[in-house]
Amino acid sequence: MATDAATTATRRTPLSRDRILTAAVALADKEGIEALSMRRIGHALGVEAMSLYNHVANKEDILDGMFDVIIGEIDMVTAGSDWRAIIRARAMSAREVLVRHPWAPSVIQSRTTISYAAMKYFEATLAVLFEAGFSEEITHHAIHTLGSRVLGFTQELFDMESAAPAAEEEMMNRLTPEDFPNAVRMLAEITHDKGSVVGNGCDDKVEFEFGLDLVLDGLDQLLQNADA
Amino acid sequence: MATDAATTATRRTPLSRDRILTAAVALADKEGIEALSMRRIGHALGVEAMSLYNHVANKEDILDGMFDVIIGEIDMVTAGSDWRAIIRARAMSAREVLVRHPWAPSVIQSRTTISYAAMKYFEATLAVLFEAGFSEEITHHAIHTLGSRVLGFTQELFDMESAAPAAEEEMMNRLTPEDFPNAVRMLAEITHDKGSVVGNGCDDKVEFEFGLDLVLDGLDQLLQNADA
DNA sequence: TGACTCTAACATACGGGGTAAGTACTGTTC
DNA sequence: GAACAGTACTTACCCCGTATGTTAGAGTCA
Repeated sequence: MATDAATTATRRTPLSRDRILTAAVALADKEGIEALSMRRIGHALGVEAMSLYNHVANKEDILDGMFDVIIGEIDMVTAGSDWRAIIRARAMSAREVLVRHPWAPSVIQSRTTISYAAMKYFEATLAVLFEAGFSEEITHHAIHTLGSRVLGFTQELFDMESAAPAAEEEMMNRLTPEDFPNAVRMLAEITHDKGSVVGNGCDDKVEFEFGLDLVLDGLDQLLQNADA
Repeated sequence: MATDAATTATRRTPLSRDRILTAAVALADKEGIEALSMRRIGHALGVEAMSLYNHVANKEDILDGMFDVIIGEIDMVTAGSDWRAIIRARAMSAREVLVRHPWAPSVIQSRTTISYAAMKYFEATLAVLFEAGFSEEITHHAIHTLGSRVLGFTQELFDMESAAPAAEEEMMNRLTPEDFPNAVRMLAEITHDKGSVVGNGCDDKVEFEFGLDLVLDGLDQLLQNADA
């Protein structure tokens, strides 16, 4: 019967690799990567954990897929006259994606293979640099530096904001002028002229841009010298 | 009896927080961070897992302690006339430590608090920058950029070497000139003039220095401009 | 309609993880 | 010897990933 088919169809939305990855990303975003388990992904989809194995090989496969989802969210800007603007825009977009998905760096680092999507991203960045006239050698250095800049920016040794509120409070108490004169001096300046930013944190975007521009300036210099 | 006491003493070397941390670091170095479990640390010390809880609060506490061990291994160079040489030497030392302990970045990222040791490291770096004459604002930017440079360098989006040999083989097969002309062009250059390096990888140290010098050059420029 | 097959979900179970709670042993002090 | 404090061991709980086996429904063909 038509009604039977309809009810059956609505009752069980077919599972798929895509639905699983979407659910996994959403779960990691909301609850953190350590909360990501096969059982919980299944639960989010109204399904037992083992049912997932009909569409993905294992948990590693899910993590691989999540990486690809991330890559796909990066805006691969191509418009623009100069390489600097393009690379900068792409890096800023990549940063935004990583901000949206704070679990991404640790997942990326744990991958042992590079997916096709990631290789394409890599290729697209190389294309811009070669087009700009960089040598093979400098391009190679640049791709390493840019890659680690983008991936490393969230992972700062001295990131106060990522701490839990209670822990942050405790840290601030230990930050006495006797023990940490320079830290106190710096923090005083920051909290002073950044009234707009919530908390006493730093504006991540500004910090990222600062380092990125330092790198881009340096690369530009190398390009000029080579041309001369 | 004297003999009894002696045998007893040799039979059980007293456990301690330090011994646990040392064993944990050694285990993570040898078997990877994912192999680090309370049971395995205990096993390495000839002790049951639960015995560890007499000296550490929990596994998180062990990870915190491992971070401190890492920090302690960084050579905090102070000698030298200019800030650039000092900062550079410290960064290079930090890099070496992270190379020795590949699990460190992921552990660092997972910490929610900053230990006293880490804060002291932070403070010592700030001291050099302020001494050099950097403003509060630039010092702030610099510490972010340098921190993320050091921590981020291992985590490159395009790291071929970290892949398993089989996976690397598979990747190379997919790297056809049609699909990846620029990647092929770059890799040809690298494998060509780096005969000394094992495999077809890049010299990590050289790459790190390249990015680091780019950053240091940029900071130096800012310092010159401010003085003028 | 009934049998047969294919598929995708469910159910069970195993070994291993962190750790709470209870137990036993050892050395020290009176 | 008795009481005490440490420190290590034992047991047990719940969560993890996943190998293996079972079942329910859909599609096909006689």
